[in-house]
Amino acid sequence: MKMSQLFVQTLREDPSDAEVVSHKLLVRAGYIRKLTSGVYNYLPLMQRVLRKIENIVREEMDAKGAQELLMPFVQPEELWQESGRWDVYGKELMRLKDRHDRGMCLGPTHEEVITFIAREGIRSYKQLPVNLYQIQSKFRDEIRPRFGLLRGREFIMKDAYSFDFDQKGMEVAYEKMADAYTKIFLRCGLETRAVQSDSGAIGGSVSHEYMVLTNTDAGENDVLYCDKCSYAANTNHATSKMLKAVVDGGFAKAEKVHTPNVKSIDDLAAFLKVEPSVICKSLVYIADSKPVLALIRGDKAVEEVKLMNAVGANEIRIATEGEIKELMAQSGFDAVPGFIGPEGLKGITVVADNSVGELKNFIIGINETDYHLVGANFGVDVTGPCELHDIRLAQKGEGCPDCDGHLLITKGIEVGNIFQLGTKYSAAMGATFTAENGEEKPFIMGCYGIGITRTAAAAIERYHDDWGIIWPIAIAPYHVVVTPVNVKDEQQIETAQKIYEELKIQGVEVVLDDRDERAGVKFKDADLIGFPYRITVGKTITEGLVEFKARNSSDIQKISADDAVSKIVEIVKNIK
RNA sequence: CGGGAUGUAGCGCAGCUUGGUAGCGCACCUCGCUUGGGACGAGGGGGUCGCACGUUCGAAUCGUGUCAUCCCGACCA
Repeated sequence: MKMSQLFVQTLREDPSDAEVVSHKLLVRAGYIRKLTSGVYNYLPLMQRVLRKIENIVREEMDAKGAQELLMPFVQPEELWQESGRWDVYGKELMRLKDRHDRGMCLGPTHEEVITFIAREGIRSYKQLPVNLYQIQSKFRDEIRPRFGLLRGREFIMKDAYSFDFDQKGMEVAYEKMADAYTKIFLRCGLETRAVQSDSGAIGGSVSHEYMVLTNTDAGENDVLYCDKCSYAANTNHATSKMLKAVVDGGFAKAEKVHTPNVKSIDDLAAFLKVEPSVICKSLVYIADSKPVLALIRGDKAVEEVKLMNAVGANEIRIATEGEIKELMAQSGFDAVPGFIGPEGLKGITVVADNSVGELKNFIIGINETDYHLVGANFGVDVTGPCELHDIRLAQKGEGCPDCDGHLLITKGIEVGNIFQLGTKYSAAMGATFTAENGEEKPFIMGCYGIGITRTAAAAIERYHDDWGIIWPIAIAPYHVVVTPVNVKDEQQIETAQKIYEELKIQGVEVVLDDRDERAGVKFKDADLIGFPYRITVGKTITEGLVEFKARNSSDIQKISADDAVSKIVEIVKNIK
């Protein structure tokens, strides 16, 4: 491709609406342009990058025996009614009506459609296992699209779905995908960590997220990982061994204590001269519009996602002061937040964190403003029904749950995600097969996603410098740019052209910068766009020498034109 | 949806307080000159100032409304 023909417009300045480096560089270097919020045009350079990533994904998926298909982007409401997600999915699901007033939606994911396909096509266990995937645009009407391609509303995703006749088979499929994912990201030049995660609205039990660990704002997920073993988990899911703490308040008897205007845990601990860990903190949440009282040790925090899962809700938020007041009134109290406790409360689910179970002679609110109970004990002073769950936010420095290491925290960009779904969709939608014993059984499913566009953006977050993008060669739009410094110099342009033709013949993806521009402009553009290699044909051509430079290094080698060609050919041959 | 901000040429911005012929840099076109890290000179094209209503002799500027975009939070590949 000649640079003079390539459809690309580079910008000198960062676009005003871009915040993170991948977004800025993709726009500046002419890869993408915004069409509307969270929706981007992928220009020719971008399309080449996406194709490269997609092809790596295809090769690794096919290697695991998965088969590519393509499902519709628009889906009928009925299917979502069958799975139950029409009501659950929320506003991210872009709903529309066709001319006959039938409900439709833009596909945010394809569990419903694939289950429909399996229900129609798979009758017998003999047809299993099957793994089907597609690479396609998805649409999720995100509350707040941001960060360019990292969180668009429309994005390209590879989604795969496995079908098995038993749990064991599904676990094998899951492991295969896990293996494929590690390879895919590695081939894209990205080291990832498989972290345990919450499975959210998609459902299922076991799931892992593939994270590119980056300590930048662009990493939207907080990841806790062990400094010793391979344990890693999203903070919304992580568990930890707690380090030793005082759990016995040491009070000889239960006693109501006047604590005027002492509302926070820190103030209360200071006021009573005790460790925060012997206080039982009571927090009121609203989960799917129902009130929930969460009890947790005073020195720890509640992880809302865990709490939400514990009560089987889809939405959760902390209660407002007004709601708390109302709740108090219902049970005949009028305490203000800071003095709330479980005892005597009516019409509320009480969930206690496991950590609370160890407490003895502790301190707790009793729904009386300006008073707390010290020396409280379960079964004596706290008598209501109460479920024990892990609802605690694991924190940095705590013990690894799997070994004797400690947890560290970092940010991560989630580029892939694998779930063991089980029968959630197949059972709901009546997708069954005939088992060996003649029984009709629902498929055991798994689903596996990779954000193609997000992977490209993550690669830029990971590999760039002040001048522009530094693509890993496997996903670069072109392998090399040949830059004649002065196109009016016949020897330079002729040599450059020869190198260009030769490389093309050898199957190298090459751009010839044949523009009548000054060298500085060409170099700046080449660095910004991020060609992995550059062959510069300049003054030294009179001695038969050209320059060879890698984008990720400042070294410049002066070599013969022939050597430059064979060097590039060698490099390209070794791309996996 | 809650909190904050911004809409003026393809991009980045000034002008608005104090209403009176719409500006600057980059990009683009022509000519000259230049050719190793975003040169220079001369000339040129391009904007119903987000949209609507109002105030006024007159609105980019003042008022009201509306739409869009971005940032901070809850959602997720």
